[in-house]
Amino acid sequence: MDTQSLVFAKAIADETRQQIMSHLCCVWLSVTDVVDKLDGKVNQPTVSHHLKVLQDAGLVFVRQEGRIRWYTLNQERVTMCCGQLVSQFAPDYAASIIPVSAIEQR
Amino acid sequence: MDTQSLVFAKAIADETRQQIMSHLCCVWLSVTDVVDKLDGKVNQPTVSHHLKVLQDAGLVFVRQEGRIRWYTLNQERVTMCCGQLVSQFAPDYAASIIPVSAIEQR
DNA sequence: TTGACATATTGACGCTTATCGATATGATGA
DNA sequence: TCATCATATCGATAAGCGTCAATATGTCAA
Repeated sequence: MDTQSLVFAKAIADETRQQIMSHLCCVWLSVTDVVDKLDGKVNQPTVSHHLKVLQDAGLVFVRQEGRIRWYTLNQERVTMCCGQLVSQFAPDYAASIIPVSAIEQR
Repeated sequence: MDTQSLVFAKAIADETRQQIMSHLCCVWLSVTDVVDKLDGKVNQPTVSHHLKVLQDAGLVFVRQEGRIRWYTLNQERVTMCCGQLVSQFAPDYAASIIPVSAIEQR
């Protein structure tokens, strides 16, 4: 069976991780930044752990700069994984959400 | 925060549940049918448990007929939840996967 | 009504995982 | 080199969850 949809699902199946994803959407943040954004909900080792899970799932980009490690959300990956989920579990609807680009080529 | 995406993610974040979803895609099956399809992987109470999780997440339709309870996958719900995920976590891509119907109305 | 079938529920068990404190690793500036 | 900052890793703990055997509930046919 396809393990990709499972890895994706497990990665996003946690509230803290979804909050981290929200904060990493469209911006680059350091680990400390993320900890601050979560405002005391969890501490630094926990954030590092979640970032590793997200990284293993290919859901974040990482960029090292000096002693700071910058993270941002991989929106394309999210889109692809969701597209795969629809293909697998909503084939009757898959055709209706194909990319605009593919339509405008008609 | 939005709890909808979390319920959906948790519901699909299990291999057995994803297999059940695959088997329930486009067809109506009884609990016994699903147990048979899984071919000994898990037994009946476990299947009932998973079906309840899927039902609580709104991911299956249920239809009672005599002593048989028929289940099928709610593909529209899958599509909506995936759309919500993209809106939340891939806003830069959300515009490029809007429904064809919305495009053809231009 | 009774027995058989279909499904749900319960309680227990074990595994996974989220979390933390403590510590290690790594990089920078003085 | 040394102190400091940023992040990762480790070990322990607790909570969540998937699974099963046993049993309960519900439905139908005889």
